[in-house]
Amino acid sequence: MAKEKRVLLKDVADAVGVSTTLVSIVLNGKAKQYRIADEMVEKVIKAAMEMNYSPNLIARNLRGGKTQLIGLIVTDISNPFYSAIARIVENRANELGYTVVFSSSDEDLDNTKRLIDVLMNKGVDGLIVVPCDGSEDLIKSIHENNTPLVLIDRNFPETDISFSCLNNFRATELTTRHLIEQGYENIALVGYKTGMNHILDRIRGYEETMQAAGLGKYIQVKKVNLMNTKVEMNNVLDVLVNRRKVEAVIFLTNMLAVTGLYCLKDMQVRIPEDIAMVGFNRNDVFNLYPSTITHIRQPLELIATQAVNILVDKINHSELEIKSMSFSEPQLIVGASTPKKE
Amino acid sequence: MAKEKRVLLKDVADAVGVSTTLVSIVLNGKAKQYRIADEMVEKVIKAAMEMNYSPNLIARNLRGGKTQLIGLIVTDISNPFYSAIARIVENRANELGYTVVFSSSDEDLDNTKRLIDVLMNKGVDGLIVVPCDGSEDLIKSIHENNTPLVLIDRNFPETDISFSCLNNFRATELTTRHLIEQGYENIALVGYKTGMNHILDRIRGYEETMQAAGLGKYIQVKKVNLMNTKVEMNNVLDVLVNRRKVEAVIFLTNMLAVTGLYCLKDMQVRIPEDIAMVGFNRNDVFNLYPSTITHIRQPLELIATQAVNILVDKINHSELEIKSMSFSEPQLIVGASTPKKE
DNA sequence: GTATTTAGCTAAAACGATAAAGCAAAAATA
DNA sequence: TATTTTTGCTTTATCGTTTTAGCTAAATAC
Repeated sequence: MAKEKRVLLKDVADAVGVSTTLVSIVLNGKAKQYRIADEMVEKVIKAAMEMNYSPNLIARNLRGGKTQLIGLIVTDISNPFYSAIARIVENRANELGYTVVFSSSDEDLDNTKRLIDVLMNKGVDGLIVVPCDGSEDLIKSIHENNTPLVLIDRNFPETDISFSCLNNFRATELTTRHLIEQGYENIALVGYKTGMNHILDRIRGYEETMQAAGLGKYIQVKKVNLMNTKVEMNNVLDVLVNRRKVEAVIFLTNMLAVTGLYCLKDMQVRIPEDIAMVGFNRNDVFNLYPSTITHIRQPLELIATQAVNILVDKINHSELEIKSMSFSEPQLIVGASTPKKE
Repeated sequence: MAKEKRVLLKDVADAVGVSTTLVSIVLNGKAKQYRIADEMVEKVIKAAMEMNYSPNLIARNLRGGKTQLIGLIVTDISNPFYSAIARIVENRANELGYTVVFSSSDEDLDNTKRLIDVLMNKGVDGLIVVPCDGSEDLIKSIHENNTPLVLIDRNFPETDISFSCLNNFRATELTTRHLIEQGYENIALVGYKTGMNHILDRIRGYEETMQAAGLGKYIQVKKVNLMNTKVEMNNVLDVLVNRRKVEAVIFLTNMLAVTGLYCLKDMQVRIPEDIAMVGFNRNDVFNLYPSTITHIRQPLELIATQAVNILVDKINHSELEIKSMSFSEPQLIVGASTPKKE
C-alpha cells in the first residue's frame, strides 16, 4: 500500500558504510580507474544488488549525463508503415539500452517543431525523424545545434544530415521495368503533392525507365493532395481509366494504393481485367484481394535498424561529424494484378 | 555549429536584476501568493518572453519528482489495433502536457516485467498497460506500489485496478444476435487460448446468447494458439467447414479474422456463399473484400482517451485510491458477409 | 515613539546523481 | 630516516529548478 521509497545511492552507501561517490564509481565500472580495493568493489556490488538499487536517470541526466531516451517522430504512428518501423526501432533501441519516445507530426511543420522542442526538453539523447514537407530548414537547425539526428524514410540530399531510407529510384525502376516486360505501354503513376525527395525519386525512377524504353509519350504523373485524397483520387482515376485508357497504374505509397483500390471498387473497374496496378509496401489487402496485388516491399527491418545504429553511433561519438547514408534495396513482389499481356 | 547555450532561469534573473527565485515564482504564476509587485511581474514576464526562456524539465522533474512522461505498454505496437490506440493516447497525453514512451511486450510476462522496470526507471509518472496472460500478480504488485496505473483493452475484474476497455460481452452478444436474426443457427466461434478476461467475456457473450435463443446444441468454441496461428486456424476451419457444416463463424480478434480470411481463401471457401463470417475491429481488408465483412467496431477514440484521462487523474490525485471502470459500447457494422438466409 | 504587521524580495537547501579535487595512511624510494 | 609515490577513499561542487525560511524596509497599531 505505502509507496516503497526508492533505493538511493546514499542508502547503498550507508549500508556499506562508505561515501556515495564510491558507490557511484563502482557501479559505473570505474573502480579500476579510481583504484578502489577489489573487496570493496565486491561488497558494494553485492549490497547494490541485494537492495535492488537502480539509478535515478533524471538526476543522472541533470548532471550532464544521458537519458538513454531516443525520440522518434513519424508522421502518424497509426499508419501501419510507421508503426512497423516504430516496432523495429523499439527493438533495436532496447537491445542497445535505449527507450523510445514517440510522436506524430501529421505532416505538419509547426507540429514537427513543437514535438522536437518537447522531446529535446525531455532530454532525449537523439532523434530519429520522418521529416515533413518544408521542414528542411528546421531540421538543419537542429542538426547544426549538434543534436544527434537521423532521418528515416525520407532525406534531404543537399544537407549533410545522416539518413536511412529506401533506394526509391530503384523501387519504381523495378516496378516500371516489370510492367514493360509484361507488355504494358500506357503506364501511369499516382503520387501525392510534395517537394520531398523520396517521392520525387520514385517519380524519376518511373520517368527515366519509361523514357529509356522509348515510352516517353506515355509518361503521366498524377499528384493528389494528402488532405482530400479520396475525392482527388476519384477524379484522377476517372481521367486515367476512362479518358486516357491507361493499361497500368503505379501507386507511390501504401495509402494511395489502398485508396486507389477503394475508388476502383466504387467505379467497378476490375483488376487486372480492366487495369493492372502496382502497390507499395506490404498490406493484407494486397494478398486477400481477389487477384493479389503486385507491390514493392521495403526492407523495413534493415531501414529501421540502420537508423538506430547510426543514431546511437552519433550519440556515442558526438565529436565526429560524419554523414551516414543508408540506402536499402527494394524488392518487387509479383502478384496477379500485373499479368503478362497477350 | 556551436551548441547554442540554453537560456536559464539565472539568465533571465540577471537580465532583470533579481533572484532566480523571483523569476521562478513569477513564471509559475505564484506572484500573488508571494506578493510580488505587479510591475515586477510584468518586467520578468517580458524578459522571459524576449529571451525565449523555457524551463529545463529535467531539473524541474528532479526537484518535483514528476517527468510528465507516460509509459504505454502494448503487446505489439506494429499491430494496427494497438498503433491506433497509441496514436490516440499520444494525442490526449499531449493535450494534457504529457509525452508517451512506448514498449511492446509480445504477450510475454517476462518482457512485461522488464519493460515496466525500465519505464519506472525512466521516471514515468504513470503507466497504461495492455496486460498479458498471467500478468495479474505482477500488475497487482505495481498497483500496490502506488504507481498510477490504468489497464487498457483488457482488465482484471477481481482486482481494484482501473481500466478502460470494450464491453466485450455486448460485442459478441450483438454479433450473435445479428446472426440469429439473419437466420443462422449453426454458428461457431474462433478465439485464442488465453485466460484473459476480454476473450472470456466475448466467449460468454456468444454462449449466453446462443443458449437464450435455444441454440445451445450448436455452441462451438474453437481456440487456436497465438504462436502457430496459421496452421491451427487451417485445422480449425477445416473441421468447422467440412465436418461440422457450420453456417457462420465469429472471429474474436482482427488478427484471427484476417488469418481466417487467408485460410478460407486457400481452402477456396466463398464468403458468404459457403459460409458467413464476422470480424473484429476495423480493417481495410473488410471493406475491400469482394463481399464486405460484417464486423464489430470498437470506439477506440473513447477507450484510449478515457484511459489517459483516468491515468492523469490518478497522477494528480495519488492520495485517492479509486477504481475507475470504463466500459465502452461496441457497434456492429453490417457488411455483405452475413446476408439474410432465405 | 516603540512594537508589530505587511509587503516585497532573497538566501539557502533540496532533488539524486557524477566529476574534480583533495587528503590521510601505507608503501616505495632515496 | 626523510621524502616521495601510491593507494584508497572522501569532500565538495555542480547540473537547473522549486521551495522553505528568512530578511529588510515600509506601513500600521498601540
